[in-house]
Amino acid sequence: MSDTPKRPKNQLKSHIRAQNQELILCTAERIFARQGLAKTTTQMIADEAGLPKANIHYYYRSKKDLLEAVLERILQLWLDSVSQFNVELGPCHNLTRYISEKLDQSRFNANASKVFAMALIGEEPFVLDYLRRYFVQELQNEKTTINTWVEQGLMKPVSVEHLFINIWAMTQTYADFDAQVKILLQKETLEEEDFAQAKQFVTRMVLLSCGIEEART
Amino acid sequence: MSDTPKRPKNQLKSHIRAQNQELILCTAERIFARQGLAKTTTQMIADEAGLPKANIHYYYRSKKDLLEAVLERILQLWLDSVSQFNVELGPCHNLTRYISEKLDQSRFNANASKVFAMALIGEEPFVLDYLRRYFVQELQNEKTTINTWVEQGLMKPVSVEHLFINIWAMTQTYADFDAQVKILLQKETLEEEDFAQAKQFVTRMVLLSCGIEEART
DNA sequence: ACAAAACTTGAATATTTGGTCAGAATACAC
DNA sequence: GTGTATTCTGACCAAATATTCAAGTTTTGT
Repeated sequence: MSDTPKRPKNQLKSHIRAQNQELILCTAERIFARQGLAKTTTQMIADEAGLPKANIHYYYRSKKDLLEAVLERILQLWLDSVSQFNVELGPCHNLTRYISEKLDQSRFNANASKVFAMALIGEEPFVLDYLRRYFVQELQNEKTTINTWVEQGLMKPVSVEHLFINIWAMTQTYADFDAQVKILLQKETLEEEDFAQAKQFVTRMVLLSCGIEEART
Repeated sequence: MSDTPKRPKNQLKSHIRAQNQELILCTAERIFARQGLAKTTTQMIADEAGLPKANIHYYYRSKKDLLEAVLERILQLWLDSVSQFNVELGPCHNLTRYISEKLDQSRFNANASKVFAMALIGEEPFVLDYLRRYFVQELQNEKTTINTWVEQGLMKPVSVEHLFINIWAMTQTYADFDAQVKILLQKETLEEEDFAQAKQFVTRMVLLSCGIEEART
């Protein structure tokens, strides 16, 4: 585990180390998303990062270490990037913003989203542990908030678990399965416009199912 | 392409051949789902099928051939197993049944569903070609039917593409990402009851978004 | 300026894995 | 029962790939 050379505790990673690790992680994420987790070779990552292969192994002892580093980065991003619910602003505003942010996140981190999806389907223990540790709590918070709104009569009672399972399914499908989406929409690439429509569509479904009047924006 | 030994044209595959191919395909599907497409080795398949590795290669020239055979099987299943829309029965009945069938299909063919998902994320050309050839037409049919219903005032106008993209996303998420679902629902295994709730939840969302009154069943 | 720590890298090694093959075993048609 | 077609299988091979290493180079602290 101590692949980090020892150094004074208060000192951060060296400039070079931080920079190279960042380069390697970004490159690896991109290639993992393109090629799948197992099909990706360290050589590909090395080539695309412009480093010799041995240098990759200097920073990440093994391919497994590297994959876990990539996954950790992604999971952190997932947890951090979407803002918490704000009870006072009510369900309509919060859900609309949540869906919008989730869709943007998937869109702008499509590689990360795909790697996450593949790891999840493959039931990578690392990812499952992470979900157990952090996401369950996250969902609890949201559950509490939503129950407050229900008690205040701001929305109908719904199964919060199923609500979020489906919000995640819908918001990630446009990134994870973009190949399918492109074929069905008969487009070469997905444009701003397509994501705007998706946003509107998903938001409408969710708000209606919660018995919330749609806000005109 | 002629990995089939020559035989009289009117004769079907030998009993042995059919049986072994079935065994290999089922085993391969299961392992592909568990391990991912690239991480799966022919040795694993051989071991789990109880055959020597060379025997796998007797029936499937290469690993690619085997994967394609597995995928073809899955895609055929996907196309066949869900009944077509019946215009006369109206949107409520049809959509309810469609969602129910899709969810059952994912549930009872979870391995197939996962392999399909992985191939799609990995943008396997074989799968994309198949989608282009058959699914686009499929969607066209459904689009026509739905437009008829809209004209008859039986439902609100919706983007059929986005509607189906999201129905597929929701109905498959319970099979593809069952590990995640289990963690969030805090269950060891997903029961009949969970799928019933999912069915109800998704159906409600879809019907409401189409402006259809929910049928009491 | 010096030494120690950190970094780089070409080459070598060990392992995994898809694929081949030739001959043995079995099923099948007559 | 005999001969042919089919199936089975252990042993082997070649290519791909992760990982190691040791000798260099650069950076950093003092």
